[in-house]
Amino acid sequence: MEEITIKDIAKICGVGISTVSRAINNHPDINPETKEMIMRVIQENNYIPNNSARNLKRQDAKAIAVLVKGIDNSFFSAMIRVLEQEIKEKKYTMVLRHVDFAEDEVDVALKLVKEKRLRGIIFLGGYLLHSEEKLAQLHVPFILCTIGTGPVGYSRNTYSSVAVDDARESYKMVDYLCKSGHRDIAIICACETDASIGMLRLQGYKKALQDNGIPVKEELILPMKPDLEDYSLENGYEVTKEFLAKGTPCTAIYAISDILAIGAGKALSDAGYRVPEDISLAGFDGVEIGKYVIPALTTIKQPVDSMARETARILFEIISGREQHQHRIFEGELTIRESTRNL
Amino acid sequence: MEEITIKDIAKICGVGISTVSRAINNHPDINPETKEMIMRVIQENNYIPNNSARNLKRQDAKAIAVLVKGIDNSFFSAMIRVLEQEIKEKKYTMVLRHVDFAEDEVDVALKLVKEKRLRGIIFLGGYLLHSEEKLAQLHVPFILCTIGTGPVGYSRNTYSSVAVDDARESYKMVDYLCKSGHRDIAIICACETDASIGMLRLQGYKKALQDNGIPVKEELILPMKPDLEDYSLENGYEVTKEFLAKGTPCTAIYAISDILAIGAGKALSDAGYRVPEDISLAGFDGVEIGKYVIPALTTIKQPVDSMARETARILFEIISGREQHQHRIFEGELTIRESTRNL
DNA sequence: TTGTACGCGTTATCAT
DNA sequence: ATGATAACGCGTACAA
Repeated sequence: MEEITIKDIAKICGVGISTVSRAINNHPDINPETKEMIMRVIQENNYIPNNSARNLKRQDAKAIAVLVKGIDNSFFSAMIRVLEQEIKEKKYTMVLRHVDFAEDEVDVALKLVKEKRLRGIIFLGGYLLHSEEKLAQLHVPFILCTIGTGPVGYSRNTYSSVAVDDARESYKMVDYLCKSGHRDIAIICACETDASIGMLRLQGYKKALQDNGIPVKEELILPMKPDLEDYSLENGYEVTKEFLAKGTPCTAIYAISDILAIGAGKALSDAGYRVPEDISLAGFDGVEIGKYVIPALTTIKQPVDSMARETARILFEIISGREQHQHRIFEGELTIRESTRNL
Repeated sequence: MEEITIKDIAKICGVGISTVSRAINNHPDINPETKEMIMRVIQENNYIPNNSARNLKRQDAKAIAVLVKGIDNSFFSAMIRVLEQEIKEKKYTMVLRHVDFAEDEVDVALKLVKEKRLRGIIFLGGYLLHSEEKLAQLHVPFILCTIGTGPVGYSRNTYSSVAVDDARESYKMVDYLCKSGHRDIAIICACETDASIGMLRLQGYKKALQDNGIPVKEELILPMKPDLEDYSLENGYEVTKEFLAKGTPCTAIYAISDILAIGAGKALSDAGYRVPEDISLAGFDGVEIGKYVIPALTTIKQPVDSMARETARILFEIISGREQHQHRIFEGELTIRESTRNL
């Protein structure tokens, strides 16, 4: 079965190809009647323009790509929704693309820039530790949203970013726990090789302890298990279970993501600990489900809506040439719910 | 900044375009040395083939599209992972595409078929109530995975499907609750206009009650609030809160999705009810987090792994022409955890 | 207002 | 083994 093309439509309508093209693309120079007729024929014949051909030919696709690292990163759903809305409002198309944990997001972006005619890229999550050279091949403005670039630090005027200050927010949480009287605070964090938000949040933890005159104890630093999926419920559960088995004294557990914290909470419950009576529990991110678990999870809430909106705004400003690359830090909100208590 | 093309590479290498193409696409008829040289030049110049041009020209893209309805449908993450693996194994490319709640998945599929050269389509979730005519335009085999086609019933040899028997599984759960001594079982379900899995699960509920000699009470049928997002935590919470305020007697609440159930659990807790001592709580789907909430959620576990594997298998069998379209029903597993009890 | 013809970057066909 | 060249389906400059 042959696919129907713009040629066929032109033939059926008895007009030239370009007239059909004009009808499709809302060009001004076309007789309204002709246009209507053409559109009707298109409907009747279920003609759909071939996107590959369009992208190939077009200069100006008005498309923004959003690359999300990790398929089940529920933290980003709200963000994507907002981005989509903002992008649509500007009459742009959003190309949403998941990047597998194993894939290289910059490679994916590189391909996508060629394939579609992207005007901008939004990277959501992940780490993005890449050579500047590679990034420079991205001849399109891009912005990192909620991404730890780690200690690399590219020339800060080659890209924009929007994020919370992970170290500072983490500090907030740990400081709050300290001020609540906790001294033995375990942290479920990324493994040592992690050079991203995981590391930053760990730094905040250490600094807060020090500032509160509490020595950092290695036995309270619990890296995720590398054989399990990062930031997963299971990982939080297993790490905590193993930790509890050791009997190390501790009155609070702080996990660097809400999902880890929920996993940890289950391990606590299974081991007979009550939260927060026996052990306080805190997370990070402010995902929706944190409000619904029992007890409701104390966390650092990232202002996802504002962050998404600002991400879109900055990107469009840069595309329009009105603004330079910039780096926006948002303030997280220490959200105290039921899973932590004063000692 | 001009993008580098296959022509440039050919020029640099001093060979013809077709030779470069051969090198890229692993064609047999090429001198290994030439190939190696070309590949090196490609590397050095960071050349990336334009996918749009490829798709336009190519006959044979060996691509399978997976269309997921709903951005935050966490139920599918595991499934997608398996699908990706299976598809890769067959040397095919997986094109993952999220379909917004507002979008029409068949329209998206239609476009995608034109754009890429798809060999097959997997629809994940959603409802898919479409005219056969429209579906017929999809000149590519497709398979519905975990989709309620509702009462429409297309000619069953135009597509394949993989799912659990939603009515039967729902029956299982409610029957279990009845046998546990519950007589006043509330159900959080889809609104009446829903013609999909929501309706099927409601049917199973009613039938189970009847078979157990329990009259169906309208006041125990709690449809999701249409102004809130379907199947969301918030929806489960609000529906339950409103229901509890009425004081209708009830010893068990069964929500047709785990996420709804978790929302309901919070409303119960907030209203001072203990689960399962005061009210039992059950869900449906078997998502991972159900194991980690407290108390762990009794549910119907869908065998996502097997279902995904079978979906891929069937699709490839059809593509290869070895098998006809077929409809596979999987058995769900009644998974009794801590949120339900014997009266 | 409309139609013709060219080119986008690639793969496939057919020579060589 | 390699190179020239014709498509693929569409948008657009240019001519009418």
